[in-house]
Amino acid sequence: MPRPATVSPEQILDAAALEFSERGYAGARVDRIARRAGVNKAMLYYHFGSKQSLYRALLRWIFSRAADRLLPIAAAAVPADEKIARVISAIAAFTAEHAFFPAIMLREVADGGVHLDPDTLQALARVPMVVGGVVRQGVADGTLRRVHPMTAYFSMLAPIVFFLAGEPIRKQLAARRLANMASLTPEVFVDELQQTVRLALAPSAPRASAAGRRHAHNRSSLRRKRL
Amino acid sequence: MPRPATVSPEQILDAAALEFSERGYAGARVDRIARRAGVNKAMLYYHFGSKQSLYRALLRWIFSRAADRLLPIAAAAVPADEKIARVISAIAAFTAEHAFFPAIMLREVADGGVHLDPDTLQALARVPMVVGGVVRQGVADGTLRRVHPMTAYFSMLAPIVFFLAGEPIRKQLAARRLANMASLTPEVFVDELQQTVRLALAPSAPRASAAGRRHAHNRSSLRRKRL
DNA sequence: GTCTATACTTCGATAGAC
DNA sequence: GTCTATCGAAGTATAGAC
Repeated sequence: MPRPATVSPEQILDAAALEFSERGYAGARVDRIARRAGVNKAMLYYHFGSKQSLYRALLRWIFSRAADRLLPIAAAAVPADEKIARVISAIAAFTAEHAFFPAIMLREVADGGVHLDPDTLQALARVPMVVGGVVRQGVADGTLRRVHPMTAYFSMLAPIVFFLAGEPIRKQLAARRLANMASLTPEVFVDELQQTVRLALAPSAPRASAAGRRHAHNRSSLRRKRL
Repeated sequence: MPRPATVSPEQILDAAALEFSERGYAGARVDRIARRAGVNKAMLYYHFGSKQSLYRALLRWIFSRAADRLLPIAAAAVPADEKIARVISAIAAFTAEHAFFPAIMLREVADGGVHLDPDTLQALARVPMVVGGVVRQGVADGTLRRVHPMTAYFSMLAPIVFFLAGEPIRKQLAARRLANMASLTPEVFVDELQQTVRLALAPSAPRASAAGRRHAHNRSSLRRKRL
């Protein structure tokens, strides 16, 4: 019983990605998704049941793909700081292919996960899990300084996602001459962010040849309770 | 002709802040805002004219207050890296007083500014302006390494906003046992982020006594075209 | 300034023919 | 599997009495 190779479901997901990323869950219109997908609204309901199911299917799909993209980076035989640079590049590359990804992520955080069922939540959690694992390993083998893995996660992921999602508003600011960040292209930003994060997470002692020192001690005393 | 000192407009703004931050512009319901404010829906329209005007008034109000909070930090007579640590603290403190702020910010970035008129856009632009000024000054006097001011802006603001806005979803993740970040309280996070950003933006040469060195040169050669 | 009642529109979802 | 037509709920906004 081969899969009914008509043309709809993937096209619907693509259209839904655009619509949901541009307008959010509440602002998205089922009619518009159907029209953008070139299918009938009833067709959409036939395949996905409801607006909510469609949204969840989209989130599972996009976050699973994102996490899958990061897995080989986490598994590579390179130091943690190099993995982190690659994660940043990978998010940027992933966004170049799926431009709607950053806005979806911002919106889901802002929505507090109210539309998510357990399966979707789990798919969504894989991204911080993978990145956190990279950091934890780097901290353990002394390649990175001691930080909470989730601090490192937010320090690298939030800027790149925020920046990429912010392109439309930067254009508005430029059009109104309220700011001009045209020189800050995604390429430049990725490059600077990689260096920024590398410096931020480097062990505090000068610069060993990436070999294992046990702990990186902080200069500033009264921090660090536990991770 | 004294201002009609009835009780409504501020209460409406407060209620609107909650509703818009929780649901976004499209998801917010005028009826709910009115009910939360304890006023009639017609009263709301009497004071603000439309859902859109109310939303814009809210954004102008909250972003102006945020920028006003940062101004004295930018003007203080302390090194740029200390100002940056204070900016991070200030955003966290501001959010403690106005819990809806981070979600509003995320949503507005994701929405690409589609609901904004020029005045509101200008109010919104003041926050990156002030922070960018701090960084530019720090780069100029050698207190910070050479980065694009907006790279620094995103590196400090995106993580704190993202983290603070993400509290609801972290609770969901914890409830489903998909992650437990309970040890990462806002206090710990702010502390770690301050140190992270300080390291990320410190001049690359060892550590002068905060006095003026002209330029901080990067180790890595082929970066840095212009800022 | 404040409230009730309601006009007008849009949206998610389905019925039912093919 | 696909389409047209439409229902019923919910939403923004206003009219008009007080």
